[in-house]
Amino acid sequence: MAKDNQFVSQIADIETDFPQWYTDVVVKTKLVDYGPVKGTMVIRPYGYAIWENIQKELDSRFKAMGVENAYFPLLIPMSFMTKEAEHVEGFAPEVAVVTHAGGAKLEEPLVVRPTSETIIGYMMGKWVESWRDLPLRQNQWCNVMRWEKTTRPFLRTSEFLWQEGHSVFATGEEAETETLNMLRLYEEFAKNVLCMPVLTGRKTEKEKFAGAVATYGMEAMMHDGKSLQSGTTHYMGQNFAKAFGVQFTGKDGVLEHGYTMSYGVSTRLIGALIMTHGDQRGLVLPPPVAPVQVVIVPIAAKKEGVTEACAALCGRLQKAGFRVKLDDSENSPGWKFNEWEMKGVPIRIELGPRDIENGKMTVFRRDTCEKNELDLAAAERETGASLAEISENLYRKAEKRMHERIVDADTLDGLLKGVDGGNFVRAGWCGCRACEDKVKEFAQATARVMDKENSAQKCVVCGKPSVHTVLFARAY
RNA sequence: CGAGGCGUAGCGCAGUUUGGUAGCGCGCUUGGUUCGGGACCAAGAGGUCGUGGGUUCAAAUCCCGUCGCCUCGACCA
Repeated sequence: MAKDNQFVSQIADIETDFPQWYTDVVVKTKLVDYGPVKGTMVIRPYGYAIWENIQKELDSRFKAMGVENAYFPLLIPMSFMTKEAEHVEGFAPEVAVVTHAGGAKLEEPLVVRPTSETIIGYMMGKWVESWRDLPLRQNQWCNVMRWEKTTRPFLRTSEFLWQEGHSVFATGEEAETETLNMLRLYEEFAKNVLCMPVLTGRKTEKEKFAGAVATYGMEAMMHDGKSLQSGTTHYMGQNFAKAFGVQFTGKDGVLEHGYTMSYGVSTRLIGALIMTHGDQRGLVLPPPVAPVQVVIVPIAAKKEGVTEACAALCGRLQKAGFRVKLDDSENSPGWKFNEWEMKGVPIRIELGPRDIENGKMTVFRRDTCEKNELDLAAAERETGASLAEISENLYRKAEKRMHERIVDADTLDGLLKGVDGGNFVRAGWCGCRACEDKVKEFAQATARVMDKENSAQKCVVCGKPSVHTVLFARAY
């Protein structure tokens, strides 16, 4: 136990020093390392493997909805950015601009994309002519750059990886429907793949995407009760279509602007699942995205038959479709236990002479940190069942916590007390910007999403009749 | 961008107050004994002290600049 404490002390305390815990965990588990340029990170193989699993799951969902992948250029002419007034105002402070190339100053500066609405709008303007060309649904997996003031691995970096989907429809209703459908897709993905409960809803005017008519967000509650925006979908109306001439001739022969929408999730999702599921020992990775789902640790490997039995089990489980690693390194078993627990591997199987003799395997579950002896002969079935149980348990635990920590308030003091206690606070809002600002000033909390229905009576700030019921929280 | 902290071996740190041979723990290499919760013995390798300038006989140490990281605020996927 003394040794265990020593190990644990390598990671900051999750309850009292959560930000440091996060930094310790992402670096020590080799998910990321810092890049040489401010705000950049290297996503290392263990972290990138998680991203690849996220990509694979999301990509198949997009394709099932009729979305095609494409790739648009990194560099955007500065003049594109200025075509949509709100858009340029929102993004201007955080764009990186290329002014020189080929040893000379450029005629027109080029923006390193912070998002691609403008260049995709421009291209779609060329591709859309007739109602027969619609709907047009495209997505790209790429990097974007936003020059943020302060940065943190996965949560906010100058450059990050994401997917951005962009679609054009003939009518506003279709585009709005797609905006909500994508939000639901994200929610389902968060639940079933990341085992992460989320709250979805419309964003306030203040929080919406620069240039959008309406923005919807998916917010997840982190271990410390703060919120993390984990995905957004935007309905643009005709704003970008008008700025970039996305026009089509309708069935009635009338020339009209299209209606666009966009949606995106980023590598921030990796930060989200870490801060949702992690514990004092480190990462707890959801089985669907864990790069290693099962690690096999041989015990007394030099004893007769142990190495062979481990290799055989590894082969069987791989054949059954699980992502398995056999840790046959020279480290001691205790060292391996701690290492793989810190790295969040859902299941560890210990196999030693005693197990082999009895036809058993010792199975450790990362979510409960419990060990059980199970039949070696049924390894495939037991592993599948355990992984499924872990996924379910992770979601259930996180969901329970989230719901326990959503409280109501009808005064500013109540709201402050709520967020101070690490809660999301549901409260009424009159809809005016001044009251929203007041909440931020008073409680350092922002409107995360608005409830679909307005259940509150009065505004938490001014006391006037409530127009929206809003979830307020401190956010990352 | 404001306030604070930190940059010394792969990692974590001491050394800086009071200038004088570059240190410790872990890790790494080799050999051996081990192996059911971070094993042990022995022998080794490894450092432009973030970086540029200045002061000095002499700088990790003092002075000026600069870059980066962390924390907290203001801005954001």
